[in-house]
Amino acid sequence: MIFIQQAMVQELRIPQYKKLYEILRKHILSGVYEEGSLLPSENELCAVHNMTRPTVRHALEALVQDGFIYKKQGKGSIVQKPPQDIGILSISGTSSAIGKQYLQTQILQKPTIRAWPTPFNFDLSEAEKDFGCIYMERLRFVNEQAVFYDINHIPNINLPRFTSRTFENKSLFDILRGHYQIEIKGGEQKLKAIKADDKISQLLNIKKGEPVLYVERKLSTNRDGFHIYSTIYFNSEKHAIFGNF
Amino acid sequence: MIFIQQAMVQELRIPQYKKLYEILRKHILSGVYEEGSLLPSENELCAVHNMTRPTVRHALEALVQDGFIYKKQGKGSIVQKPPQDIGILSISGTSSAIGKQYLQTQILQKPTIRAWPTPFNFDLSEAEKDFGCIYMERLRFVNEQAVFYDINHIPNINLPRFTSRTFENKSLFDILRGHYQIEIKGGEQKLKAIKADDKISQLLNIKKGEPVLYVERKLSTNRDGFHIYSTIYFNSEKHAIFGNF
DNA sequence: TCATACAACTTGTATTTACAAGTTGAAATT
DNA sequence: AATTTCAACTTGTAAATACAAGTTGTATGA
Repeated sequence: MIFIQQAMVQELRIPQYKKLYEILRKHILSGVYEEGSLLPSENELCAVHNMTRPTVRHALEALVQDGFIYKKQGKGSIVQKPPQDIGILSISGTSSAIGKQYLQTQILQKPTIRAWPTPFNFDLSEAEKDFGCIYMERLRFVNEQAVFYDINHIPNINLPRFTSRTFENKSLFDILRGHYQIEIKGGEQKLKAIKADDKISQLLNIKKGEPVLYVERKLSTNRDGFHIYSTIYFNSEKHAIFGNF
Repeated sequence: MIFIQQAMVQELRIPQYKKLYEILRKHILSGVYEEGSLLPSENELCAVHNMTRPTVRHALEALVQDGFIYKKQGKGSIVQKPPQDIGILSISGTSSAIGKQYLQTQILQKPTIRAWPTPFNFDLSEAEKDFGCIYMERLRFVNEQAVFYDINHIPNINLPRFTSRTFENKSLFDILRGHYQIEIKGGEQKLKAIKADDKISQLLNIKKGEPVLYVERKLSTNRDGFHIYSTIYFNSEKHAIFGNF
């Protein structure tokens, strides 16, 4: 009985505004609400979901914050093109448009449990230090050209079955969100332009010494003290890294 | 009399939560509230400023959004290090810390009114096309080394006396905010690593062909259809571009 | 002395109500 | 027919209130 109660409590403890946020988010991503179209008005959402306006507005504020909609006084909430990725991550082609069909991911190193590297580019929280980390490397292709090499360190805290999941066609963030309720809240990053060394030039198939975009990132999440650390090498010969903020 | 009324209305039409936001922002920036310390509790702010909690919370939400504070349930609102700049802009030294005293700005081209360049890297709104643009070039130094060359295009819409202002030691954004109530709301940017050509290598005092970080930015503001366009060349030999989001 | 319980804070969520302000299209007027 | 006015929407701001949930220091208990 206690277990059932806990489950019930956990069900009920999800705030109503969050539930509405998730519903609307899902419908925007799945195309129920098309880009540029209007969401139901706040009063309509109140009636349909049996909430009051401040609660509905709380959900809409979160959607605005995350870039799914923007609002116009007197008009309504307008659906935006879903945000590519948080911070600076998307790839934009300089010559031709990039559809998802042209994007491929190759896992160079499947997620494995390791100790944290020493030295490490970022400061780790105590909890992160105590547990090990999960390490993975990926190489991304656009039109069969390597453009994106990323090295990721994720603290191995309460991530059951993580190393045995398949990442081939799924976003790392989608897996963290879907299976572990981990959401990216923000982060910091350092960017430099460097010369490709032997390893990088080989991976990205460019000449040694060619300019490469180098990014170090630390992403913070809704889990306190749980961060995602990434190092990225980007071949910007034919593409650019694109970011909204 | 009508003029006075309009002025009064304009005074009164500033929402209360916005007024509180401005007060707290000013106090955080001026150091009245130190980094890491607690802001007065919501109820205290209610009492002091004669508002209700939802209004106070609205102001605090804006401060959280802009990175001035973060909140912790049961504890309070904690003051953060004021955000450097929006998106990706700050310079972080790789060897030594950078204080403002080591930062210098040289105006290569004082703000002048021009026509928009054709072709232009970004799409312009109708209002922007009709009016001309204000053009300016700057070179930024850290420890007397050139690291940052930026070219800016700003639509010449309702910016009286802009070209005669002094920019030497003031941020462009501070001037837009202080004199014209223009605030940066967001934006998009493209990043590449490129080789320095003759002009860039000379400006940034590096060898021709060395990698340089190249950024194209379009910032949106609280004025509808008013954007700030920048092109940036960054010498990342000894420094990195740093961004919080 | 040490651990526990609790009271008094803090922020988080939610309801209800009211009016202001921007947008839009239809009806009334010119 | 063209313009103006206005009513009926929309979102924005704000009050007053209530309870839930997390934090912290104190007082009570062993």
